[in-house]
Amino acid sequence: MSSPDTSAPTRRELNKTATRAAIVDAAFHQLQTHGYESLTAESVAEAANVSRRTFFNYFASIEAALNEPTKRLLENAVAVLDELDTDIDLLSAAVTVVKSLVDPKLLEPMAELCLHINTHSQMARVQLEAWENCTDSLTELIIARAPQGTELAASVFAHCIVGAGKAAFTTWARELEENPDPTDGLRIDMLRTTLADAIAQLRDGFPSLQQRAAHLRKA
Amino acid sequence: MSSPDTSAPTRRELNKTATRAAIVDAAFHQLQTHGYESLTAESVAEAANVSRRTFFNYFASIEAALNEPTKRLLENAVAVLDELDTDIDLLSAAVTVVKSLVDPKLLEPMAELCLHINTHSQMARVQLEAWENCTDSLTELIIARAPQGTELAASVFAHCIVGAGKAAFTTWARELEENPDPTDGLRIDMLRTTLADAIAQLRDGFPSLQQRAAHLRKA
DNA sequence: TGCAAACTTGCATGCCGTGCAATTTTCTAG
DNA sequence: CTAGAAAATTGCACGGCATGCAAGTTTGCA
Repeated sequence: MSSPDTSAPTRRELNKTATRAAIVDAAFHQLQTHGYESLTAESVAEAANVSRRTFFNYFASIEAALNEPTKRLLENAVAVLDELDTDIDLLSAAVTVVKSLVDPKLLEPMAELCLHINTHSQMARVQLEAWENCTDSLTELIIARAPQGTELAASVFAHCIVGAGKAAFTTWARELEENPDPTDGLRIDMLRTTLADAIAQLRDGFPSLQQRAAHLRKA
Repeated sequence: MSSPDTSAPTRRELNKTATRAAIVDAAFHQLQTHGYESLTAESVAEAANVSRRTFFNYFASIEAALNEPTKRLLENAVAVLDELDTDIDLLSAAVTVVKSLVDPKLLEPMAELCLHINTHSQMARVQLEAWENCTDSLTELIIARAPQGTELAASVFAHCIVGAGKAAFTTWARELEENPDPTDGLRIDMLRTTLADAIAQLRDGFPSLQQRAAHLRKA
């Protein structure tokens, strides 16, 4: 829909993206080496060779910096979905997106984050916001393609798709936590599988859970 | 499942809940009269006749205080669902919950909040956290009833149900914003209807959006 | 009635997030 | 290549947040 500036590697832009990346890297490095509690705008800025004030010119908070990869990944997903032709249904499109989506450069930090999120809800909030923005974008995308006073349906649908993604990430992260063996490559394969499974749950009407619950009436 | 202290109106408990309520009321009153920007731990505490320090003994932030009703309402919903017999399927149960659920005392502030959330993302975050906690509880509830290595399915399902609820609230709030006429009673009826519709979308496999998108291939 | 436990309060501290003005870096035109 | 414009970085200051701690004050219980 929008052509994202195919060529503009002016010096200024390069410096800005470099600085931005440096801050994010510094934040993650410190997170891994010294833990979440140690994170300070001051310390991260210093590690990124920037002043504290400049840090805040780029990010409104430490959490925002840590969630940059997540934000990018989710925005990217919606963008890819937006590019796809309108003549395939959304769930199929979602599958396509998932397959193409997963950039290790963004997933690594995302995984790292998930390990800390359970213990520090502060961090979780900004990430929740990223998922929420994703849902909003998706809702608009759906409404734009089927605009007939079906706003509620569109919103529910969007929530389900994004919810499936979130569920997949959550489950994936939990499995990783219990079983931190696998190599990076395998991790990503696991995630892809989990994401595909989650979307399949949506496509199949609804999980076997329903029937099971019904059948399960006390013997 | 858990018996929530049927009788314990000791003086201390009463005082604490009174103080807690006073803080929440003070926060909402100031929100309506002077706007979000004016909210300060200091000012809210003063309005509730408590010291600033005591405010922080009850809530970790202004946002947490403002989200108390939301939190209560969602936790209440899950609790009601938990009480229901296992031999009805979850979507039917959800409908039941929705019908019984909606306590005006909690909904009023929730509606008020929704009007401010769009303009102040700070506030949205804590509310997102409340929804997320709701999803987690629901996931555990589902897993407990159908425990067979279907954690992912359970999580997806929970996300969908809660997502439908969130979608309903969002849509409802948006409609209210465009059209702030109705009386309080009507508002709640609208919400009930919207919630029921949202859940119906889930039950009906999936919204007509899918077929529509497929049929809609460029003529 | 008196003591222990629970609750409140003030104080102090470190960090956050932002407006502002000065400084440095990058771009552009001549 | 250079001078000035535009953009980015920096330091400073300020108000507010959130929490530990060490008093005070209220409530419960024997």
